[in-house]
Amino acid sequence: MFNESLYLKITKAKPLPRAFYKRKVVKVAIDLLGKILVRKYSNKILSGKIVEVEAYNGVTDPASHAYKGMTPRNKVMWDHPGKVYVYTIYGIHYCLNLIAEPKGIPAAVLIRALQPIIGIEEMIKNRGVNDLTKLTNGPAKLTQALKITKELNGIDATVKDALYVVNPPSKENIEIVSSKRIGITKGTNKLWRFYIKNNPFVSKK
DNA sequence: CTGTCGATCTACT
DNA sequence: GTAGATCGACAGG
Repeated sequence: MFNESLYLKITKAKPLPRAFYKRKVVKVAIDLLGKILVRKYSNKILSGKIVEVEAYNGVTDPASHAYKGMTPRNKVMWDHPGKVYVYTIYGIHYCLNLIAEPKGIPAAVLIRALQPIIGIEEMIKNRGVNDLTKLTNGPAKLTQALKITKELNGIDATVKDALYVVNPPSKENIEIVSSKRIGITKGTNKLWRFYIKNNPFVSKK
């Protein structure tokens, strides 16, 4: 049930450095697939593998929150790469993004789905859902499962704090699929949604 | 100040 | 397949 070796590897791993995020947002998005998201709160560790993402480029992309300029909500997108951007959607849900590109260039990667790894019991409790494949297979589901709220907006994911990303404990070959982004009305032509092929924890086909 | 709407999810038909 | 939840962010006046 509980894999101690895996737990130790993940909890001892260092967060990905800022240089990882300081690149083209599409590359960062693709490279985040297969990485491990770690969430810590009140002595609990919750963790999952990133299996689905979307890229948002504030400069050229009408679907991005940053497209029309800086506002109180989106200002973290202009901050250092590796920062965390959390916003409320539809009044009831949160979505998690990681900032990419050099400071001053607004761009973000939306984390759309995880494969649960550590703290599954806690995630089930947070979600009130038993089905593992429905635990974190959507942007607002994973924030609920990992207790990610707007309190985390603006924190730095390159330090080992409440939320960060690490390399997977062992390398595995993954096949990546790109497709149209989901749930947007503008910029729908770009194929900036990426997910791991045949992974059952991806939100949709 | 007011009206509109959203990078979603769940429940119900 | 579709409706309802539920509210903050934002644009416009």
